[in-house]
This record gives sequence, structure tokens and C-alpha cells, in this order.
Amino acid sequence: MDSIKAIRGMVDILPETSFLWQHVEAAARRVLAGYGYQEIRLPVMESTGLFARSIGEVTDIVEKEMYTFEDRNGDSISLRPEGTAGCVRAVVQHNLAITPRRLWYMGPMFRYERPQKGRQRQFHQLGVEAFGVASPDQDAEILLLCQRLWQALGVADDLKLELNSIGNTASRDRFRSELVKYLQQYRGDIDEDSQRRLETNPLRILDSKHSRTQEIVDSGPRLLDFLDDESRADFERLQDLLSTSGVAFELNPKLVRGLDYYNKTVFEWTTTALGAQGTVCGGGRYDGLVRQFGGKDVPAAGFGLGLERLILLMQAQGEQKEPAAEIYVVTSDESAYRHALPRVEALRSAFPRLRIVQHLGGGSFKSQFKRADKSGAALALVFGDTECSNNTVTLKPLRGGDQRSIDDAGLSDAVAEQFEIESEEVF
RNA sequence: GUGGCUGUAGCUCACCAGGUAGAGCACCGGAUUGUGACUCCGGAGGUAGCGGGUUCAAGACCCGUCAGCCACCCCA
Repeated sequence: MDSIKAIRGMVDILPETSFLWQHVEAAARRVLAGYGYQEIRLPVMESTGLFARSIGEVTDIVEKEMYTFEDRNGDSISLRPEGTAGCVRAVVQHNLAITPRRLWYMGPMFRYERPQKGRQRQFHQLGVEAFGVASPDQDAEILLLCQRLWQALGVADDLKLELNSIGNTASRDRFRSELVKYLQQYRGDIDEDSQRRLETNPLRILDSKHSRTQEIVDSGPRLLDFLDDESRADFERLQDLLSTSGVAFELNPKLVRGLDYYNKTVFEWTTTALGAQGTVCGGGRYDGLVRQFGGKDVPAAGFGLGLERLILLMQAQGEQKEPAAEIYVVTSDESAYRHALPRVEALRSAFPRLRIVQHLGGGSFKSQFKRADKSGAALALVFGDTECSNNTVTLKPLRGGDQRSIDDAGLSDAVAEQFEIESEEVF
């Protein structure tokens, strides 16, 4: 029997990187809370129809990338390929959109694609969705929030904001038919994929990577020229807001996004540091989606942020290592261990944020100190026969300095001094 | 889904007209028995991704398969 391995595209996040995840997640929570966003936790499975109707029947995601199967009762259900659909469903189902509502969620998404760096079959997104505000100050807010997160994580310089407006449904339809009409003339010249999209999703031809197709597109009709007045005005105001609040951006008239539900503002934060998978965060406005799911006519805007890609970006700047524990406790034998245990527990109570590692499994002092050294701890606490019999502890700095013995009673103060912290006495 | 590259100890890699595997790091133990790092000595660890084929003989060649990577595609 072959050894059992994780299935393709599903990866384990090991301890050497899980701390980075925690760091990113904590930063995100902090930033989100700072803007008044609240967490919503959603199922990872939904009715297949939910995704088909929101994302778009003819998108790649729905056509060939979903994990879809029959529930035991025969219903077709799917693992979520993205979060917005489920979030909108929940908002409608629980009537959450009656007031301005700022939401976020974090969790795994599933897409059956060929894995590559920055692209897995199970990956993780932070999703942010804001309901109830139609004006571009909402768009600006979520972009500001993004930028704050980039700054908090030190990746602001690696990310570029690309911005576009794809207008309302009517103006987009007008543009689409003009575009199709134009491209029909060059049917034989454009690439195969684009020819297919001529029928299914013509807008996607705009960001084709084929150079010949690109040339043809470049001299064709421009989306911007077809924008309705409201979209145009909002788009200009958004740019103005971003400029005054210090968010740099680049207009990309060919940015259209792959999902059907977007309108007006669309954007992507991209990097060149990750190869072909350069989009770290993407989103926009989706004013019609809530209504489409039977809710009120509530405008909305949001984005999805790829956590793996964000973390890859941080790792690309250099190795990220988890800081070592502060203290390593060494004991000479069983009785010393019993002696030390309550004292170490008291220390943990007094300094809940210190990481104190107790040596386990016995062994000679020599081997215990080897462990202590390897642990990277700054300080070893030594409980030997001598210490135990006269109620003292030896503090041995492991990164330089002389060791000294003190009375048990002074341990707390000595530790506080060494790490320049105060006792919190939290239990 | 398409094309290409790769797959040898925990990690990074090597060897080899095809003759049943080696280094560095990591790991474990020791260098007079209450003290780590440096040094020295010793040790453990691989049916060479998996399956099949060619051959007297394959990790090395061929086929298949699985996985990773790169590009396409797609997007996070």
C-alpha cells in the first residue's frame, strides 16, 4: 500500500509557517476592527446553484473548477470557490442589509485547478463585504483598509493598485456589443481562447495575454468611453478620494475581473514578485447581487484577498522565523522537577505572555542545556539539588552574561527585570 | 485542461559507458560524573516517489502513474 499523502493541491501549513499566518490574521483582525468591520462565519459548502447564479454560468470557476457533488439526499452542493456568494446569501437570509453593514470572513476556498506556486486547490481568503452604501466613499474605505494592512505587514511597496470602472449593466452591455462587433472583423487573427470568449464572455478578451490579440484590442472601442454618467462621476470621485488620502493607484482600462456580479468599480492589488500568480487581492462593487438573491436593492462592495499569496510575498522579502521562547527550565531529577513545577506555574501566572518551556523527559544537565541552547531561549532557569535544598533558583543567561542564584522569592522580580516587562497576574 | 522541467537520507545536493548509494547541515551519544554554543571522536538514518519494462545487472535507459515547479489558462 502506498504511503498516504495529502491530495493534490491541498497543503499542510506547518509550524514553521503557521506563526506567520497567525501574525497576518491578527493584523487583519486589528485593521478590520479599526474600521468597524465585524466577522461573519460562513459554511464552506452551499447549494451549487448559489454559485452558478452569482459568479456566472459561463465562468471557468463554475464551468470546470468547482468541487461539486451530490448530498445524500440528492441535492447538488459545492465547496465554495469564493466567499461573496455565501456572504450575500447569509445577508439576505438573515436580513442583515437593513442598515449599513460592514462584514469580513476568513477561511478556506476550493477550486479544482492545476496547482502552481500561489495557486492551490484549497486556499484561504480574507473576504470583506460592505453593504448599503452606493457612493464611492465606501469603495475608498475598503481600499484604504487594504493599504493599511499592507503597511502593517510591510508589503506596501510590493503591491500596486490597479483600478477601473466597468459601469452599470446598460453601459457595459452597449460596450460589449460594440466590442464584439469590432472583434468579429478580426475573428481569424485573435487567439483561440479569445475566439471562444467572443461567444461566452467577450469582456475577458480585453486582458488577453496574446500580443496579437492585445494589439487588436488596443485599437478597438474603449470601455471608458461607454461609461454612464453616474459611473463616470463616481469613478472620478473615487480617484479624488484616493489621491487625497494617499493611496497610489494606476488606471487599467482593461481590468474587467472574471466574476459576473461586478459593476462600476473594480480593482486588483498586484505584485510582480510572485510570478504568474500576481493578484494578491481583487474586488469591486456588486450593486445588483443582493437583489438578485431576493433581497432588497442594496448596493455593496468588497474584495477577496489571497492569504497564501500575501504570505508568499512576505516570505519573498526574506526568511521569517518565529521568535524563540523566552525561558527554558532545567531540573536535575524527579524531586527537583516536583520542586520546580509549582514555582514555574506561578511564573506563568504572573507573566502570561512569556513563553516558558519546561524540559521534559529527564536526562543529564548537559543534555538539558543542549536543548535549552537549541531552543533559542534567552534564559535558563536551573533547579538542581542545591537550589532545591535552600529554596533558590539559578538564572543562566544563554546569550551571554554570568549566571547567578537568587532566592525563590526574588524570581518574579528578576524575570521582570530581565525581560523588561511587568507582572500581569492574569490567570 | 495543454506544454515543459524535476522527484536520491529530516533539509540542500552529489556520484554513476547501467554493476545493488555518498557529502554538508540537522539528529543521537561520548570527550572524569551540576552547565549549552566552538572543537574532537563515534553513531543512527535511504527497498533512490510509486508501478511495470529492457538487461546477466537500473536510482541511473524506456513506458505508465503520482506529486512539485514553470508557462498557458484562470484567478486569490
